[in-house]
Amino acid sequence: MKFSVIASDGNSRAGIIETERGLVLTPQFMPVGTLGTVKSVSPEELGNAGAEVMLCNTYHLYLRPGHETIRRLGGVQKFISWPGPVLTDSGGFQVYSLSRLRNITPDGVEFRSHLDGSLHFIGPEKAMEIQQALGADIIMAFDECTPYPSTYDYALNSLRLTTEWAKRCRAVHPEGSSQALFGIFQGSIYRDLRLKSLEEIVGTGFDGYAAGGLSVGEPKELMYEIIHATGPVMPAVKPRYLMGIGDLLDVLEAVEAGYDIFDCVMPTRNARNGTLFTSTGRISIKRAGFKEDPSPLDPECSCYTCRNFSRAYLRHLYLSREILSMRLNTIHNLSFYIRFFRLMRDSIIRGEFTEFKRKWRETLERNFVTLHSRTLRTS
RNA sequence: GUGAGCGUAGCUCAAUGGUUAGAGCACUGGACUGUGGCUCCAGCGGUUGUGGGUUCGAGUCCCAUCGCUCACC
Repeated sequence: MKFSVIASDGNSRAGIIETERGLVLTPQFMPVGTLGTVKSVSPEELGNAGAEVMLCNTYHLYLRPGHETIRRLGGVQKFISWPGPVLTDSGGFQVYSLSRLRNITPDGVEFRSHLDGSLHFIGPEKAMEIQQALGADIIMAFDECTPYPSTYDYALNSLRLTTEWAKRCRAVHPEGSSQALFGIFQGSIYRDLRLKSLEEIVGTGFDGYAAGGLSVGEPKELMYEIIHATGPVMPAVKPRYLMGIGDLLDVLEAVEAGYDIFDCVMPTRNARNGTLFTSTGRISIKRAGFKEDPSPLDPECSCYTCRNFSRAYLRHLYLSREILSMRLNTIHNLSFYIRFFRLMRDSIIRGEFTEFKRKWRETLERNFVTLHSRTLRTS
């Protein structure tokens, strides 16, 4: 993997990640394909939506079908038939968010599967072994996702553990591997702990750096404070990854601070739950106001969904719980997200990111439906 | 035709004769940030089939009537 910054505007930057399986233009959004699939869409549809890199989940693929199985089948990219690069997270977050009865020790985490309750253990070495077997282009160090709220002392101990684990990951996955390894820093909402953690992780030496443990329930102002405190001081020559974000308002802040890549379930999960993103704001497709609305979801969007279907039909599919609802909604939301990122990248290259951010903040904070129904009333 | 049972929210059903008749689903609105297609929050919705009667008080007891279901002719 190779990374280069081609333009910057303030702290924000436009770059290129070169992998053996293709280029990733940054800033970039990575759709989340937890179990080796972005729910409801095919790899072809994912590519058509503009996706350049896909995220898969170590924890889930380890539990089912098993990392050794995927290795024997030629690696995760071949297994899922996705031609582009793949990033796997380490499993640290899922151990934190999904499994019951987790027991954290200096060696790793003992936990029970959310599928069948069976007992498992993942530590840094195991996390590397699993991710090496999966064979993703970019893999992540095993961290402890510090919960929110955490006391200062807990966060301090947690980041020490994450540093220790990061070193052990690096030790069993040396520099120069065909799989890039990114380090994750923690530190909760404490600015000094964040900087300390970042320094220790950078000191260990990775191919990219990621902020973990954000958007776990803390107020946005605190998250923004951490984003702005860390982004500009992360190594400029390496990709900067903000894990699990997100909300496009949060993305604007993070790109302003110099972050490059993002992943989030928001566009895909919200698509399945009927919340859609458009060039004029968020809408809930289940609203009764769309019952007989023949217009496309987003007139400014050229995705398959917007080219072919009306809001009325999308609402009908959603209320009927049809499979196609999730598929069309997911295609649209991903297309919208990825186009948003491309436009954002263009604005950085042109030196107009500030204007881009100002304009989109207004749009994203706007309530589409309120405006829409007001229009209908006056017409 | 005879007998029995049942009529309560859009649907399926609760509610010793005793506060303002409730629940699930549906419907309406909202939430969702390194994913369990889940889940959660809030709201709308009633002349208790109809008409009488008993009672301090009736969804509940009595009479009539209408409707539905089942059984038997």
